[in-house]
Amino acid sequence: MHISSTKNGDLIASVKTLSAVQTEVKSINRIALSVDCVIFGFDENKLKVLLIRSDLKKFHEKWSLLGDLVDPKEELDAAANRILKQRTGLDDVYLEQVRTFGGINRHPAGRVVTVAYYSLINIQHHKLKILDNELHWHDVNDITELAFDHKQILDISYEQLQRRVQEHPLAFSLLPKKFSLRELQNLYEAILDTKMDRRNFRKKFFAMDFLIDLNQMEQDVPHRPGKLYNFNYNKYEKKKKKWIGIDF
Amino acid sequence: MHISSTKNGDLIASVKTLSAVQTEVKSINRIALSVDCVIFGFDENKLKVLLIRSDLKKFHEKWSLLGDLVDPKEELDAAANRILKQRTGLDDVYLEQVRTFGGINRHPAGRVVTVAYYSLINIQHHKLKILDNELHWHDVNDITELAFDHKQILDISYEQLQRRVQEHPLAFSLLPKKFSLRELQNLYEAILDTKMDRRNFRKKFFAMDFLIDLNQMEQDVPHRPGKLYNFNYNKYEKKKKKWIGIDF
DNA sequence: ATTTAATGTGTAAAATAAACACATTATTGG
DNA sequence: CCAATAATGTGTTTATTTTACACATTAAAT
Repeated sequence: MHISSTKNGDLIASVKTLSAVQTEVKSINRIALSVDCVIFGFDENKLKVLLIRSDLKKFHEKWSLLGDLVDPKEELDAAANRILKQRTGLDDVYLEQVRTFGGINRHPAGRVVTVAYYSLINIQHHKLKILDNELHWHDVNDITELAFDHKQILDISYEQLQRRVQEHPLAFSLLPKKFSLRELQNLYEAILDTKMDRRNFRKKFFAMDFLIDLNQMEQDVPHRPGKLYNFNYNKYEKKKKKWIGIDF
Repeated sequence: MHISSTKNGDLIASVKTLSAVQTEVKSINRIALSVDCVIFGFDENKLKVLLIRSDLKKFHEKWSLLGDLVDPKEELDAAANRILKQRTGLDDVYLEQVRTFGGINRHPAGRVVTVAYYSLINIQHHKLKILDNELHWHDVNDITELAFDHKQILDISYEQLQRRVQEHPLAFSLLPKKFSLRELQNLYEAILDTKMDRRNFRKKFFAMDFLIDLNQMEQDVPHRPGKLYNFNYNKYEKKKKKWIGIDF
């Protein structure tokens, strides 16, 4: 016995049927599912995204996100991690689902629904992996178009990154383990596309308690070197605000 | 010619193949896709969610979200809207994707990846539709378990609602067109599960410019009636903050 | 030794959030 | 009709957070 979705029929029936019997979904109702990864990096004080060249004729010379089909026996997160591992060689990577894009004609190969993830990696840590010139780190703010609906996916992922980075200490994944406050500020300025006051920025981060002063200095900088810090995630605890601000 | 995903193989190959040729994805790589709707309502000063009784043996007596399979020719948003229309009779409803849940064993019928949506509706507007006692409005805070992974979906949707409601004026969808400030505050207190100061709350909302004083009073209340207001979405414009707050 | 280009630091003003109390109004019940 | 009740409606003060702003210090380069 098979289960079918009833697009215009009675929902109760189909829900009950789907729930009621432990059986397979009809093949005709299945859809190709892919994962696309928006891999952010940070280099030369710019926020970058890792893209692969599309050689599809229709998208000639366009770049696209890194994606692959999800295996029916594979977790979604596992699929995203697999792509990251294959692409960057990195295993322990900040990874977060953005949302799912399901436009009917978004992919020329037919109906392919894709789950977007973004991840934050330190470019230095896998620099050697990109020998392939099909892959390239692009400045996020220079990208005007991509293959398929990937520009839209990038835009929404970038917006989500900007929001999340202000609420959670994720951005540190983009930096080397030891970093100066200037590097940290450059990172935030790149992500949020804004300039900040240095004194206020430092005040803010010192007030939080998870920057560890390493008592080391930057090396090989052509000016007075800054102190180096470490990020200690263990010290981070989400604040609980008394007043729930309503702000729109 | 078909395209296959190569779970452990070379990603470049599979991506290129998927991009390169306009052809169908192999049937074996397709996955059942469903949409589950977390339909929020507001009644008796409580935040409610609309649930359907699951009659699956394994989930005997458990409640579940309203969902259905996505038709391969159907947009994701369209599928969610279809469920809402069938369930509540309402067409113009606030609807937002939450995220996708793809656990391998989340559904007893096999691999079913589900895209969660939440929506906000005014319970009064479709009260007559729920004659079916398979459907019931539950207090969100009373729910301890649901069928499948629906409790997790509910929790994450609820968290997203709480976040969004503080940044965008969505909550008005849950109220009648005319409402008093007390009703508005009760709503926010229910959603955010907190108590607020009445004077500060009023100050906050009057400072924004989209509450229209209707010069009407509440009727049939057993106390001094409050003024009635209207929400004017047109007057809402997202503020642009100078300083990008980093707050975690 | 001088120049250069950055780091490092404190304070005051402005804006926002939070705490707080009393008079007013319509309804209800005696 | 009058008193009691239960809500609405309103302003000010304090605390906290955000913002703006300037000068001395340090190491490297010349």
